[in-house]
Parts: sequence; structure tokens; C-alpha cells
Amino acid sequence: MEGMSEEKCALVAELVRVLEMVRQLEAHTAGQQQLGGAAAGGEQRCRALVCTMRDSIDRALHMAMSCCAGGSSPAGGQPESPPSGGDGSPRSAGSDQAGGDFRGRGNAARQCKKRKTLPKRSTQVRVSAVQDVTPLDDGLSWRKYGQKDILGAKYPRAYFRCTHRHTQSCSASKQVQRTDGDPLLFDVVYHGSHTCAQAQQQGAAAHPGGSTQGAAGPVLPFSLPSNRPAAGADDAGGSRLPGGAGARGTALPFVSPATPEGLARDAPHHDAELACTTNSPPIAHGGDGLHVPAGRRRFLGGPGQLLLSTNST
DNA sequence: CGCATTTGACCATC
DNA sequence: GATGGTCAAATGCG
Repeated sequence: MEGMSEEKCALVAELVRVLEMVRQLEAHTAGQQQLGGAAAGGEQRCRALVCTMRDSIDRALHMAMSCCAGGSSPAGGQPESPPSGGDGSPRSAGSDQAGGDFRGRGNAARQCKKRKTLPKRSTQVRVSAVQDVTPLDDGLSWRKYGQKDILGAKYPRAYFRCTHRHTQSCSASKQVQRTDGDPLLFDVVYHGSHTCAQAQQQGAAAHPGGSTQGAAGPVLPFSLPSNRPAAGADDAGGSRLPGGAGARGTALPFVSPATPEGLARDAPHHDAELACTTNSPPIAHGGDGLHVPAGRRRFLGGPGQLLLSTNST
């Protein structure tokens, strides 16, 4: 623990730098918003800042990970942290298919167990508005595979995994959850790392023109109440209609704390709901960010202020 | 028509 | 015993 002081100092320094840059970026974006968003020069500057931020954050994360692996308190304060940061081998798609009769139910648990061996990174992303998910977009393909209410948490936790998980054995996954304290603050926990080709591209050079299907779209990690306040009465319950997408407007798994009237109030039915396809890590890349899934869901949220805060305690 | 999202249920771990 | 995490089926939208 004592040996960590140096690392901690470096980590703090990095984080401070990031915060500073973020502040600048924030000021810029704010200015752009006021001006109307027609500032090419500012955009370039922002991009450069984002680039540097990414670098710094990456280093900070590496340090944090080292600390975590060393036995120090986990970066995100998560109660459970993997003892070893060993990158678990990407589960072979064929291994679990052995039986082919388990419907995957039994496998689910196994996945869970395996996932814990993957390196974990936790970060927090703040959005400017409840529907603003720009900072959550990293250009990578994330597919939501579940959402669950967490005991003690006001908001549900969304589970994402790489879209190319099966095709490219990308074991990256992440959990996104709103902090009960700040509705605008998202707690993002990454498990594993992207090994898919898209991630490589993102890492090498930010390519905004991602045309890959389901490439990336800034979407909220949670399904917001599209409308129909009727079913709002019982949420925990069991009056949910079986049959996924169909029950969209019926169940209210996640009620935005801010309850932006303009958002869910009389929204027709396509504005209020913020589906989830991809979110993004705080590690902004050099790209512009806004990728829209080939032809998938619509998303809300325009470019807004972005504030990054990394867990330091 | 295809793909992504949503929800319920199941299983493992603590 | 309780909670968290993941999968599969169904449905809707582009």
C-alpha cells in the first residue's frame, strides 16, 4: 500500500490534467452551444483536447488497474474486484455449445463466473442532460443484453457486450448505471478489452465515418419511460408483459430522475425512449464521436458538455 | 427482411 | 437466502 504512493501521485497528476482539459473542453462546447454550434476551429481544438485526454486517461487507467491488481482498493470502489488482472482467454464460442441443449441458461452463470476474471475498469461519465449521451459514445459497437435493478440503487444497471462478441470473440463488456446521487452521472464499468477489428481501428485512428452495422450510436444505457404513465404504479413487479420489445411502453424499468417533461411527458413514443445500443467509455477518442447505427434506433441528445470524473478513492 | 432492444427466467456466487 | 449477471424469446423499427 505504501509503495503505491508514487503511483498514486502520478495517477492523481494525470487525473488533474484530464480534469483541466475537460474544463477547457467544457467551456468550448458551452461556447459553441451558445453560438449555435458553428465553429470549425473550436471543433478542431476540441478534437485535439479529446485526443490528449484519451491518452492521459488511458495512462491513468493503466495505473489504476495496476493498483487494483496489487491489492489496493479498487478504482471504482467496487466491493468485489478480481484478484488477478489476467486477461481471461476469450471464451471459445464452441466450447459452451457442447451440449447445445442447455439453451444457454446454464451457460449464463458460467459466463458470469468467467467474466469476473477479466480486468475491470470503472469510470464515471457525466452528461449534460438526461438524454444527452454524447459522452457515452465511443464509436464502438455495444449491444445491450440485459438490464437489472440493483438493490440499493435507484436506477437499474444496464449490461452491454461487444456486438462482435460471437463473430470475433471480443470479450469486452461493460455495465452502465446511473449514480443515485447524480442522475447525470453514469457509472461505467468495463470488463475485458475489445479485441474486435473495430476496436483496433478506433484505437489506431479515430474514424468517424464508421459504417459498420450497428457501429455506434449514442444511446442511453437505460430505457426511459417512453410514455404511458399508466403502468407506472408498479415497477418491481410482475405485471410486465412477457415479450420484450413489445412491452416497451408498458414497463417502466427506468424512470429518469430528472423527469424531463419534454422528454417523456407527451413524447409521441419515439422521442422519449432512449434505446441502448452503444455507450461509450469516458475515453474519448479523436473522432467526432457521433456515429449513428447504420439504420437502427434513433437516438437523442445532441453534443453537449462533457465532464469526466475518474474514481480516485 | 434483418437486426437491435426489451423483459423474464435461470443459475452461480456471496 | 438474496443478489447479480447472462441468455433466450418476442416484438418493433429502419
